[in-house]
Amino acid sequence: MGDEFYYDIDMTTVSEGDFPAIETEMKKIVQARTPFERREVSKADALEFYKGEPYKLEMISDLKDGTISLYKQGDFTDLCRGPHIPNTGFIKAFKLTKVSGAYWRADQTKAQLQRIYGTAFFSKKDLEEYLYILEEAKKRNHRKLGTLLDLFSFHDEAPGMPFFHAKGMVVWNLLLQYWREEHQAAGYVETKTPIMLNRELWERSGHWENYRENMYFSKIDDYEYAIKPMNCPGGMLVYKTRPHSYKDLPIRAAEIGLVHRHELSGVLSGLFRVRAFHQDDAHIFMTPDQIKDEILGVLKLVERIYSTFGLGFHLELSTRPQRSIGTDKQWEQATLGLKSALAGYGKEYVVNEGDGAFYGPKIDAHIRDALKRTWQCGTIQLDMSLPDRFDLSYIGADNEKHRPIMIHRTIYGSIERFFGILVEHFAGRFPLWMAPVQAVVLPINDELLSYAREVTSRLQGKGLRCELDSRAESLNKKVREAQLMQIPLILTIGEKEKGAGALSVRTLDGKVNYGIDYDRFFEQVLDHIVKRRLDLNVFSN
RNA sequence: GCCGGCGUAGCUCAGCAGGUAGAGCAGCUGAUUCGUAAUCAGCAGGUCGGCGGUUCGAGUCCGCCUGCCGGCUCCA
Repeated sequence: MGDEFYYDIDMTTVSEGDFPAIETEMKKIVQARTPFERREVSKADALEFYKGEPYKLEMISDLKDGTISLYKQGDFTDLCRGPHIPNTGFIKAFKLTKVSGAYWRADQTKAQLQRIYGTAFFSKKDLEEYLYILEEAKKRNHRKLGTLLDLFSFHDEAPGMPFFHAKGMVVWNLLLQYWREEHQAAGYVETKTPIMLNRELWERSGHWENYRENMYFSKIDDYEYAIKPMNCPGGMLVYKTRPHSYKDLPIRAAEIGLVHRHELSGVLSGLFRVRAFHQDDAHIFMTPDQIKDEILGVLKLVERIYSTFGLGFHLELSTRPQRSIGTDKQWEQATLGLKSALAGYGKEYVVNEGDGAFYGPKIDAHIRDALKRTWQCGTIQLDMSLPDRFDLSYIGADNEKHRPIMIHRTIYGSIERFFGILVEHFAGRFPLWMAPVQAVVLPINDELLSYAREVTSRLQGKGLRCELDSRAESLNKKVREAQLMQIPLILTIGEKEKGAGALSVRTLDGKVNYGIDYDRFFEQVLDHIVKRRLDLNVFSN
């Protein structure tokens, strides 16, 4: 798995305090240059060899008949497909990294084993490089930067539910503003549905049966309500408020919906995994022959939006899970629809059998973050069940009632998660267009305060998010703090600037651009913002 | 939910083997008026996550709860 390895052992608990002792022992094994000897045996022989070892026996009996490979190294023989390095001396650098519990065969009902993680390389340099990246990733951690930059916070009073601060909301609103621009251009309309809906609705949608353990409930006037974990049932009700003609389709109805899901306490993780979040949802209602084009349209929108942030992604197709609603035929048709759209898009994708939602197969877009983890953000889920359950219809050219096809889709996925990914992706250094504070004005001394005030309001008048640092601190200190707060345009105001009617602009790459007149400043800055450019030095050309 | 680790001032962290809390930064006040990453001085700031227990005495030991972190599982 990537750069790391792990080994599960059924034993009393291990902690990181035990690592030095284990590593010393590992060092001995490496120094001994013990060879690995591969041996192929029959399944029966393997079962005989490992009698008394229940875990190995279970693994072996699940393997196909035929030869099974064993690797012997000293007095230890392990079951492994291989290949292995010739001897233990080939390991030039290694380190144990973490320890955790892991269920046997990832099954909660089975025994919990001790899983020890480590990493190993053919050279010390490679190991150091790997550890350096881990270190860098720690610095970019969105939880730390969120506190430092005053973007958001978490409180014991609402575990897993983020509080966005004033500066965080600036970024939030810009993300949505951009999103609305793109969606309007792509032919979407926007809707909004309530957070609480009654139990009957969730029974009708199938969530009561399939998703109840993740939902929050409330009782009002003797009626049971659920706080929505998904937006779709509400969207169904909106669709049903009036008859639809085939001429109206496709209807692309977006909704920034606030959903709540009771996730297990142990899985919460900053903005990446929360219990309350906003989805940039949309439900597209269409005729069967529009499936391919509509999905292709979403894929193109995904690509367009991610590229604005300089983010890469890959696609995964997930098929029917064990627990699901709908008929075999519906699933087949739905899965085929997604596959043909993917083929039309032409980009390679991964297939996850049995990983779909309970109401339909899906295509997920995964972004790669600064910690090298991939995060599912965008998702396109074809749903041939809900339209049935809610008896959706449209009138076709034949003047008959037909069932529309529906997809659910997101692009940011969870706005909270996407926000967190962006914080790490940019290391807190947002591009000019989305920076909470775009410019700060630093007067060199108090004599220049009133002029600096004028400059500040002049910039604000042009729509720039600009602040004045009027504190009686040294210029050095104010520059330092502006840099640390990742403010993209740092403007110092001294006699020179006042006299020449020009600006000295320091950008976040540390470069200072002297003598920029106001016309040029506004022209280049506003152009940079409008184009949502990603580069730091606004005046580079 | 499960396994492991944590929880000391707004932030980052000290606090040795139980004797009753400390630093830097931030904040406030005053002085300084400075040309591109920390001017100086003073002041203030903590029921040491919560509850209970052991003890003459608990931030330090034990138990439970809670939250966070890393995994398992799950997932937007």
